[in-house]
Amino acid sequence: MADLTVMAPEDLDSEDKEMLSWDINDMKLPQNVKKTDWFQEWPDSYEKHIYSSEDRNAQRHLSSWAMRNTNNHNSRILKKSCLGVVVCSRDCSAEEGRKIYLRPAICDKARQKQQRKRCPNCDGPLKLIPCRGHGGFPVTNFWRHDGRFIFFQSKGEHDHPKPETKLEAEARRTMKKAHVASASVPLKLKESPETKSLPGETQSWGSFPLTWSFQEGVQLPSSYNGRLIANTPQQKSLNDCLFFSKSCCLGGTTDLADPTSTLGPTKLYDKCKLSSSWICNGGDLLHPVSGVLSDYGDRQTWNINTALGRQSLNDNCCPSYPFPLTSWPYDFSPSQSSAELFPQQIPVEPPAAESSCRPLWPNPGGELYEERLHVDFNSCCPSSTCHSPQEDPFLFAYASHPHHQYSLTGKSSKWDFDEDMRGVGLDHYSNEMLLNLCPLR
DNA sequence: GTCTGCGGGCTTG
DNA sequence: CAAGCCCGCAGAC
Repeated sequence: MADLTVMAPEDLDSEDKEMLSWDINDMKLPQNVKKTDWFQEWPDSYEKHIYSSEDRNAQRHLSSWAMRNTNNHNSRILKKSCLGVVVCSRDCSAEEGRKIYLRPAICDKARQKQQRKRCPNCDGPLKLIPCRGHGGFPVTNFWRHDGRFIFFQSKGEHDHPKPETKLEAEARRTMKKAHVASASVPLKLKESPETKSLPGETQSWGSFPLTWSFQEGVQLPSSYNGRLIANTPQQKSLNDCLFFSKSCCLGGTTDLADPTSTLGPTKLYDKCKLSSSWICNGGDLLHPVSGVLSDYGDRQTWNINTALGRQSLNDNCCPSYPFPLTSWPYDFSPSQSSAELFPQQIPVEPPAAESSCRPLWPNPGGELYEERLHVDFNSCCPSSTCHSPQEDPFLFAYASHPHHQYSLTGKSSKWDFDEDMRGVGLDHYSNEMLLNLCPLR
């Protein structure tokens, strides 16, 4: 088991207990670590993890929470504190209860500037909800490199919804730039109803969504409490399912011509990189031509082992899980490689290698994972969207919540497809991409 | 321009 | 003294 913190006490031997009993401030940290943890994108509560020093995400001390560096006057231990989440002060909601959960800028100046901007949905003022999950203070994360391992410890429980991920925020900035660039092109290509800016939309946010954050269609109460995030077996399963979807989507496009194939992870990964016969949508598989949805989001339980060959390479690699997924943000960004946009998600080594066989972003709390796709519509050009700003998934982060996630109906888990892809048709999207959304060509 | 890590310095309990 | 916070700097992207 990767997550030592969730092992049952009775299953632990003395070494395992040592793995659990350490504190980030200890003089000596355990070095006889048998198994390192999979990187946790949304660490919450009082978690401790031991990552391999080879783990790129751990090396970068990444978190999808907006964490800023905090000086603890200890150069050996890096401390970071949570900035919370930026929300609309009007508490506006988009369709299906989607809320605005923006990622606070890490830089102080940038954050102040950010709060002067307007809500992308209702144009109302934005406000920052500070994190007070650690005794009234922000949740803190500690990182310490020691030997072959990177030790992580978090203190406190986030008492606010999750912001958009770093990658989403980065992508949004990228799209904002693209928007500005495209605005200078004399082609009047943004007049289609789907791409027109709505009155409430501020230009500063841009109108080109890049990723969708279908964390959940359920609005969190103001008393949202991260404590509800539990490490249930189902959630762990989901985490590991996410690994598969991420692995398949690395590089953006996915070729899962036959989801029931018995390709091993490496070959599967290679196929993923080669074509776009199938669009991996954070777990759901779409065929861009037929528009067929392999609706794993509807809990169709195609067992990942069937496709991955029963963990043939590494026990840590591809656990046995069904394939439920609820998110499917994607990236229509053919002009820019996924590696450029989302370097963190690109494995340095082939998946067959031990280090890269671990998931890049497992989901500890069973959270939805924001997946990006590089959809190559016949090598179409620049990225954009066919969504109205109101639908702009980029701007809306669902309040993520594992409990809600597991009570999702098929509707909520695939609404994006039903309403935006299947209803409109991917060919339509492709055409839109070509006709309306490639102003630079 | 923003993120990130580092470190000095201040305040508070 | 520890913890939290602010600030500026430098390097990277």
